[in-house]
Amino acid sequence: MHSATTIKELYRNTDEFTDKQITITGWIRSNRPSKNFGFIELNDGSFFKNLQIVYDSDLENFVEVSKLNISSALVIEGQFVLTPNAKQPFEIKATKIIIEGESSPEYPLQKKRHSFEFLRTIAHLRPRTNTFSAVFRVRSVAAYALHKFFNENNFVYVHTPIITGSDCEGAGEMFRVTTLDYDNIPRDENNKVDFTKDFFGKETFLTVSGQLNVEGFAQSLRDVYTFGPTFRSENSHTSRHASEFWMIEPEMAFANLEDNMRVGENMFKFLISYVLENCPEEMEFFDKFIEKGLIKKLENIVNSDFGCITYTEAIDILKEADVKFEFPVYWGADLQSEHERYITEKVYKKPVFVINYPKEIKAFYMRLNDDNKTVAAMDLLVPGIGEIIGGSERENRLEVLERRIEEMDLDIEDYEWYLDLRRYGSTRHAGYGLGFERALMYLTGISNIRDVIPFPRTPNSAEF
RNA sequence: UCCACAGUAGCUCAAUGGUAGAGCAUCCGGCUGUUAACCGGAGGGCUGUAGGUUCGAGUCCUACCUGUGGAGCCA
Repeated sequence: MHSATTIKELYRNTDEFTDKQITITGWIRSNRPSKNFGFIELNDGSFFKNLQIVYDSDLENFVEVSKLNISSALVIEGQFVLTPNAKQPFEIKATKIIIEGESSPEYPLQKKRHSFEFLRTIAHLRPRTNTFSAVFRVRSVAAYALHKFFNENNFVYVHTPIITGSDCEGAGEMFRVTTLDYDNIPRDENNKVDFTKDFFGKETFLTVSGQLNVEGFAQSLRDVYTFGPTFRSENSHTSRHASEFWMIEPEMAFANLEDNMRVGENMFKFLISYVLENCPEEMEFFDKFIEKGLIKKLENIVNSDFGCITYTEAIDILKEADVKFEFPVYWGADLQSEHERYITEKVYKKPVFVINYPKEIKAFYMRLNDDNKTVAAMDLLVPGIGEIIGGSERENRLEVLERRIEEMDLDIEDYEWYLDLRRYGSTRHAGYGLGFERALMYLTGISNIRDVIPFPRTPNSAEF
């Protein structure tokens, strides 16, 4: 990809390069000049850590180099030498420094800690900081880890549509997709907007979930998953909601709720192990500066079993809890954030599945249990974040599903294709959705979802 | 949408109702091994916006704007 040596290679295969003449490319993170020599901290994007460059007045452009601002781009030739008695393990004694691109004194990032809030206002520059370069490398590695997990377990990756004609996916407010001219909206005889004149000839939206689509593929390819962007237009103002986020949704034929939980737990543990193993420098940084004890926390997760309780048991625990909750606890009530937090943070202190919720508070497609009161749903709650996985065994009995659609006051005509899946050799099947950013928050200790997405979209904010 | 908190120099923050300040950054100078280098000097402000109270408002009051945290919704 490049002819230059990368800093990652220097750190990983140090011996190979000792005392060799090499070429390095990268950006200045810090420049400390004095009269006849100076030091540059260089980062080349290949690795979390920097490389120290020593330069002196033998360079023909010494004066220019000593005045370079942070973030200037350089090509450096020099000798790679070990420095066992210094703070850094090795450095480059520069013999030639070519200035590829100058920066300027107005460069807004300083050699000090900035608030995440300020960095969000310069989202195009924040990947140049330690924290965000680490976050986004981990994001990439985590995405790969998830693909690897599913691939190794013979799941087929399905690309479900981003634009959907179904306004009843049932998982929240949707963004409209249209090419209608707002200044001249076509109307029908009842003065309603005439969507037959719109691009697709009907109302269309951005997807809130690929689940219903991917269920169709599970009945052919058996174990499948989606991994793509998801859009919700709720006016949410919290540290764990974004209008555009990524979601992983596995769906498995011939699987029940038990299988579903097992896959969810294995996937989550694999993800953690893979990131710990492949991003040690980044994780060490997070452990030191973002969340003390992070690595220990994650290692504990990998080495222990997730908790599992039924909704009914959870209600009993909450009723007996010696804590004043703002919202009342009774069977049939949805679990509030404070309740979920109590269970996962105070009682279990680790991830815990809550299963078998009352059917009234869950989606129509979840399989009705034999008690006729609860559905085979599962939420995985984790400390600090709350719900990170939501899933269920799906209702695969045609009559029951039809009845549930009616009970929930949904229009059965919208679901004919979905009902077809139950008409032609339907199997028991189950799946879930993992919020990718929420998983990243848990992995990195970053407490705001806006800081694990490259260019976050939230209500009133779609900059860059 | 509701509740709470906050907006002062490029950044992070001070300032009892009484002359708006520091550290970092920037610029200039010094420095032969620095490590968020160090030392000396300089420039930098309509205190979020609009009203009001007061002899006097960064500070008190009202409204609005923006941001952050929390709730709801969920991943």
